[in-house]
Amino acid sequence: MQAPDRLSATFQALADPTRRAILARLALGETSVSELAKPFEMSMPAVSKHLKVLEHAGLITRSRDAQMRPCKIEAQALKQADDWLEEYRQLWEQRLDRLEDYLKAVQIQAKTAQAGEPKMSEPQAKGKGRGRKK
Amino acid sequence: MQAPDRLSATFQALADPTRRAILARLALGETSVSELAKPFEMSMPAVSKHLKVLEHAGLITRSRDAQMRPCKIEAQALKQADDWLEEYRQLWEQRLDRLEDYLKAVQIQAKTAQAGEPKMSEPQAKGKGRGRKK
DNA sequence: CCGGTACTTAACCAGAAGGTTATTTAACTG
DNA sequence: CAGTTAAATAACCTTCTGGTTAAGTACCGG
Repeated sequence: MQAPDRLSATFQALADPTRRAILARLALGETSVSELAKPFEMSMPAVSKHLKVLEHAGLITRSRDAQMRPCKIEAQALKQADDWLEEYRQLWEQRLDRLEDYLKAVQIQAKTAQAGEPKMSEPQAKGKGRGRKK
Repeated sequence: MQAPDRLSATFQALADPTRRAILARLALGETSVSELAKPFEMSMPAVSKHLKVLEHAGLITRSRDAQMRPCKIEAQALKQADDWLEEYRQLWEQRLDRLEDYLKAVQIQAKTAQAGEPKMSEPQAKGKGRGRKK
């Protein structure tokens, strides 16, 4: 039930719809386990296990209030996942940018060069995708 | 070997260090399977399986070049993961912002009010963490 | 068309994940 | 102290993962 490293543990935790739903609920505020369990057709122990996974990944913390064990989201834990993605951001934005450029160019051509076929290159953004960020 | 939804499949794929390393390599450019396998103490079939997971999540595509099967990263697939995280971004930035404010305030106090204890509130950012983005 | 190169697929295995029910634990309530 | 509520733990089951080795497939080069 445990992953080798933190980042893996985080992504692992996020790889389950139930756990993402739990986080979505917790984004609205701290709440009890039974409250969290309500939306799911699932036994309490199952939810309890999901919470353990989330806790292990540092995505939630638990305190105590009478016999309740309120859960709180720890969103900072998501930051490292975000940081990892950050490295690839321009890789996916690149293509969109080129698509944008292409669409703009097509619009311009449609207005200006009304005679003659457009000689635009495809919006594929091919070319061996070299060059990362950092 | 398949997840219920795309987002789960993506996070699942990212939850393995080997697969993240493969993506990191592919960010530098398209390459063959055996090239990808080299850094790992792992048989080819094992790498092949990892590639299948990545492909299933839409994170890579494969073409053919003679007997080689070059892999290409499809970074757009990461965008949905990023979009999901986006919802929580301000939840983790919030705290950092408050910490920043606190640190700034402390600096100002250190310069101006040289007599008298600082009456700043703690940088905890408590208060039942209500209020999401969208 | 034979042999090598670059893989993929098949069959298998140990261990983790995700669920269940039954049993404990912990804290309040009368 | 007995009972109730909230949750965790234990024991168990099934399916998925991540690895293995061995056998197949696809393409090239002579």
